Formats: sequence, structure tokens, C-alpha cells
Amino acid sequence: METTQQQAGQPATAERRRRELLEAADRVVLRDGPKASMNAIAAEAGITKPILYRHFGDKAGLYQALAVRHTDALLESLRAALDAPAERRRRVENTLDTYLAAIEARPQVYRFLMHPAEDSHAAERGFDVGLHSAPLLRRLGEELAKVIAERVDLGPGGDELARVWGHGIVGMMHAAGDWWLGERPCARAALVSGLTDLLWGRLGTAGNLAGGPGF
Amino acid sequence: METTQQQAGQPATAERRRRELLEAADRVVLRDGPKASMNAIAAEAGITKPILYRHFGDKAGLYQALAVRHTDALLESLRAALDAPAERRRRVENTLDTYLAAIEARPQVYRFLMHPAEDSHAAERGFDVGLHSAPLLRRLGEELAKVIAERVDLGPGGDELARVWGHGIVGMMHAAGDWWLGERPCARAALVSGLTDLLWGRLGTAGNLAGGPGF
DNA sequence: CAGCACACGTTACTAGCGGTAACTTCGACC
DNA sequence: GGTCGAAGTTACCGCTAGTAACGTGTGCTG
Repeated sequence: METTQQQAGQPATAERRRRELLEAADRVVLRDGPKASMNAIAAEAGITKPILYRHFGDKAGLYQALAVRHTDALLESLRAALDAPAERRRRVENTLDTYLAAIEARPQVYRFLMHPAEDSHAAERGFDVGLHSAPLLRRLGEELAKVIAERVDLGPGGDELARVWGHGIVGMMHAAGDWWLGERPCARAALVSGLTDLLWGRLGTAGNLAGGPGF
Repeated sequence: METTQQQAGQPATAERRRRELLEAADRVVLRDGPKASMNAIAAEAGITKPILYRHFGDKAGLYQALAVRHTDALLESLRAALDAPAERRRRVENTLDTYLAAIEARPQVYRFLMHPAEDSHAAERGFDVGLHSAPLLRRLGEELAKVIAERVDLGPGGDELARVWGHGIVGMMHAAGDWWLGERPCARAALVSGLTDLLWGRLGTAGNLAGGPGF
């Protein structure tokens, strides 16, 4: 670690450096989960903390930059599934499956995205409830809402309803996926078809169980 | 803060003290949100940190004790809504509305329940993804699954499907509620009926929007 | 070439966190 | 009276996020 470490050089180093740092941070987060500390990230990048702070402001900034990258990637694949030519139910199934495959393949990333530190001295006096939930969820909800609103005929007030549905469906997908990832109670395909059945109203049409109190 | 502060006394002080501490912690969490520190809680209770640790082991222990209390209370009211005599759709609407009313009335508590510190040196080596989600969500999901499984006829494999639905529905409720609480885009009743429509399969039956790419 | 400016990097620090060790003090019981 | 144990304290550890102050190399400009 002598002072003669960087060969310096290119003037466009700024953006480059930023991406290098992000990739180092990525590695650490992938390895250590959400407990990744700024010190650890700096060490992985071969530098020290203040540089991180110069580039990203604070931890929330770094995390957000990381989250945006991953969220973008996930969103892109989800949009592809949502846009593929198929009947509506098939599209929904494919989208759910894409999401589940993603969180299954890289659970650490998923976990990180859902738990953005949350500290961030926001919440100062007046605790703005609401924005506590992971940005990923909000973004996915809004994106899905947009797709629904522009493609499905929901009558008057449809935009508002589409947003309700967007956030609701995303939440369903998230919670079920989280539970499934933890307990692995069934195959991915079974989860997908179960959720799609739910969305297709099977709860409303299924009969009461004989002998029970009814529902 | 002289040493002659507590009048001591009763031998059954242990349980009493524990409840006093929990109530103090409750007050602090209600005031400071999830950033409530052990120091602050101890101060509010009029004592110092080590006592808290003697009673609850660590922060996670205290938080869990707090969470159990609130979760129990919420669960009870939800169960009441779920058991009230009415047709199925009405029960679902009432349950959703009960949940939303609860988080609307005490958003700080809600926020605390959804963010159980998460630190807890679990996640050691092997980051057990999955259990990161708030215990409240898991518990609600399992409870709902139980209700569904014992009342609705879902055919073979129904128990597994019920769990999928339980967690899915709870997730939907949570995410939509979180979003709604943050943006307040509509009245509570509108959100409830929108979500119920979703659960009753309106997404499957709604027509495509004329002129769009179809969905 | 001198010198200025600036980005890049460092060491060394603060304030606060969760958690603990060691000591004191009080009340009960034999 | 003397001892035992719970309740409570102060003072600390190791860690975190974040910052201030101090080099050091490079390119531009007089």
C-alpha cells in the first residue's frame, strides 16, 4: 500500500472510478449481505472511506446507486416477460416466474434491495411513515400500475385502480416469494400457478369446506 | 436521580418491572420510531441500559417482546373481522379495512413492527435469506393460511395452496397499505374495494383497452 | 521553469450505537 | 449480625457512519 499505487492517467477517471467502486460495493454486499459496512466496501475497493463519501455522499447514496442498478436490471427482465406475446394469464405467470427465478438465483441481492438500511436521518420529527418500504417495491408497483393502466380497460377511475392493483400484486409477489425462499415449501411452478389462481379469482369461486364454519 | 429513587418493595416485582419497561419502550418507539435506542428507552424508564439487557437479553429480545404484544392485539381484531357472520366477500373487505384502519391509526407502531431492527447477528455466514421479512408478515400469512385451509375447499394439496394464498394476500394487503399510507391517493374504502376486486378476479375478466397493445 | 489549483488519497478523529464487566447498594432471611 | 442475591450504577469495549485536516501527484497557466 505504498503511496505509489495508482498509475493515475486518464482524465475521464471520475465516472470510471465510480463504477469500479459500485462493483466493489456489489461484491461486498453480495458476500456480507445488508450488514456490509462502508469500511468493508472501501477495503474491497482498495481505498479508504472518505473517498466513498466523496463519491456517494453518504451510505444511503451508495445504497441507492447500487439499488438503482439492480432494480433496473430486474425491471428490464420483468418488462420483457410482461411484453412477450401470449395470453394475459400466461404473461402474468411468466412475469411471476421471472421474478421468483431472479430472487432465487441471487438471494443476497434481493435481500439487500428489500432492506435499504433505512436509517438515513430522514424520519426526523414527524416520522414520514410510508417511505420506509423498500424503493424497489414502490418502483415495481408503479411500473406495473402503468402497464395495467395503459392496457386494461378498467372503466372510469381506472388509473387509480390500476395503481392499487399494481402495488397489491407486487406486494403479493414479494411476500409470497419471500416466504417461499425461506421455507421452500413447493416447486417454483406450483407457487406461480397458485398465485395466478388467486389473481384469477379462485378465492371467490371456491366452495366452502364441508362441515366447517363456512367462509 | 439520587440513589434513593425506587421504593422497591413487592417480591413479584420482576414481572411488574418487565411490563413497566415494555411500556416505557413502547412510549419511546411511538415517539422516536424505529431509531429508538436502548439508551433512550432506558432513560425513559428511569434506569440504565444493563437492566434492560438483564430483562430482555438484547435489543432483538426487547423488540420481539414489544412486537408480540402489538401483533397479538392486531391479530385479535383481524380474527374478529374474519369471523364475523357475513358472506365471504364482505368478510374479506372487513378484514382489509380493519388492517388499514389499524395502520392508519397508529402508523409508528406499524412502522416499527415492519422493521425489526434486522441487525441481530443472525445472518452469520450463510445469510439465511427469507427470515428477513418482518415477523408480523409471516405470522399474519400463516394465520390467514390456517383460516383458508380450514374453511375453503381447495381440493387436493389445498393446505399448500392455502399457505401460498395466505402469504400472498397478506403481502398484497401490506404493500398496498404501505403505499396508501404514504401517498393517500384515495379513501380507505376505495382501496378496500379495489383490492377485493383484484382478489375476486377482475384482472382476469377485464377487457383490453381499445387501441392498446393488448394484455 | 515556477507556481497555482485541484482531484485523489491518506491518517486520525468525533459521536453514538449495542453490549458487557465490575463494582456498589439495598432488602430479605437464617 | 452476617451473608446472599437481586437491582442498579459507572465505566468501559469494539464497532459503526461520517468528517476534518493533511499530503501528493498532475495539468494548466504565467
